[in-house]
Amino acid sequence: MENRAIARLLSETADLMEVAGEDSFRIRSYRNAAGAIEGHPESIAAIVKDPERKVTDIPGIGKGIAAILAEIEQRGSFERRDEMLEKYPVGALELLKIQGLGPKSIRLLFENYRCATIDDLERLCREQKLRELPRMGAKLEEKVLRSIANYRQRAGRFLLSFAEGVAAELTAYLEGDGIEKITPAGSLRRGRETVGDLDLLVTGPGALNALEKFVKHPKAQEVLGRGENKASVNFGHECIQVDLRALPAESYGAALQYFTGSKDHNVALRQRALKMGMTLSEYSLAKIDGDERVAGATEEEIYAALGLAWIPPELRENSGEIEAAAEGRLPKLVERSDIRGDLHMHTTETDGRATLEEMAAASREQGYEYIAITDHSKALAMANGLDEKRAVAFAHQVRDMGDLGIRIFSGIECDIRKDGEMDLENDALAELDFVIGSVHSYMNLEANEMTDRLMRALECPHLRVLGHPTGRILLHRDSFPFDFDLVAAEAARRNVYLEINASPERLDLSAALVRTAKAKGCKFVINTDAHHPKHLLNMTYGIRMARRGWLQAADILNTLPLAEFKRAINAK
DNA sequence: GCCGTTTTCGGCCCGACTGTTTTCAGTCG
Repeated sequence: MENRAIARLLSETADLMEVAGEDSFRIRSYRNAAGAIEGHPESIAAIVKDPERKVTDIPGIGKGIAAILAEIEQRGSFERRDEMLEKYPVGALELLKIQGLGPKSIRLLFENYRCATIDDLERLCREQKLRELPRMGAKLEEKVLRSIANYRQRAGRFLLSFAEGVAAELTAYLEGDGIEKITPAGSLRRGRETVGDLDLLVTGPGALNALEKFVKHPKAQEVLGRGENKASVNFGHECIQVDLRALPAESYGAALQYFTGSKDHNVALRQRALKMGMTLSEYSLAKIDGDERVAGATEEEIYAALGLAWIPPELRENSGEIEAAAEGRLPKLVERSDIRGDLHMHTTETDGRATLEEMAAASREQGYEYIAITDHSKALAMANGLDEKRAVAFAHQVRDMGDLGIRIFSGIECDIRKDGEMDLENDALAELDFVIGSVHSYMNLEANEMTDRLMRALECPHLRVLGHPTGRILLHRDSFPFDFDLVAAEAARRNVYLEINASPERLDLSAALVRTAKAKGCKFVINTDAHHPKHLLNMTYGIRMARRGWLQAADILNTLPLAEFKRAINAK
């Protein structure tokens, strides 16, 4: 079993234990173990099987979890999990995703009404049954109904990172005999932060066989359709719909263009083709009179035949890219190779999972010239945030490190308090090289209060970056409301960079806000907010957002060579 | 359930809001 699957068994069991009202520390141990397993570089199953190795050598895994892992390895589950599933329905796990309901309420609802699904819950709210239970009332019923609507609207979409993982898994599975190309199309290729379903295109003499192999994948839960050139399945326990299309080589470019979209981009492109006496379809670009094929094998030749430069998929939203391509003024979008440093990461000093040295070493492996270590400030007590004294001491520790082959700046992710004050005194902040300010609490303020709060924060003379500026958590929590235009303009005026947080759950800022902010004169920094060395790889997702926001290397602070970077952060 | 260790069991997780109460449990960050 894969590490991720094992971790999921543990964390789901932890969820159910919470509903059952078990000891919270024990539950936390399960969650910690799940995190340790998911982040572990080697296969846990392999370690469990190897008599020479001890799984308890991994921090967070002791005798109890080790026994559980052995049991999972043997039979795919473990006793406590079975026990929990006997007591509570699997639906309880889904109910936990409804905001406003926690484990206690779910247990109460189950014990009183056998409420086990979202549909049950909705019916109970409509029948005003919640208010009959202790500490529940009309307002909660309303809130839950709103949350359900919210949840349903979002259900069925998946994080970009997840979809990319599925695409990679299927590509590896299908590659081989007679397969020339496999490419994901759709919103995944355009780099949207969430995707609905996955479109994979395949070409080569073995493409039709690939369809056969595809529907027989062990994780194909259900075959939704199986035609001559296309098959659809619900894949994995998340049931993401995946369509695989087999294409002849001469149509590959046309199909890739067509299935990459967006719909609006395609409509505009087809209109343009018509004006030029051509018709564009998923099979080819052809002359209207006489059916003569003009292009189809590659996207480049299609765009060229339409008098356009090739348009990067991230820009294909019909928001000016076709005009820009026609006039030869498409931006040269930022690329991963332009990035020279990562300026937001955590260590074991607060809630990171790796030490300063480990993060530095992993960053050097990314090919970076410099990084900033930015642990939390004291308001995040839960994360063991730094107070002034610890922050300054840690900064000295960072600076006094020997040569690790990478320049390390001492920083902090300082909490922006409810009133817009920084969580740490200016004297302490002045000792640090790189101060990020982020909002982590009181996200439900009125828009004007939140705007005032951020404007106030921008006044801090030491602030370099506004971290994850809108606070959104994809598929879970909307951005908090505030006057973005005003804040962006002020950030530009005060030379404060806006962060594009590359964590796949955040991807904050969105592409639209990046464009808005750039128009206001803002500059940006793309950071991973890594809490583990492997999170450093998330940089690519931030790049995707920046590209969707039309950014070039010159718009982004951490593309600068070290000397220029130093000048830039000292310029304030 | 893990960890550290004054090696045998105690500490681990804090603050504030919300809606429901009439003093606080549950949820969330």
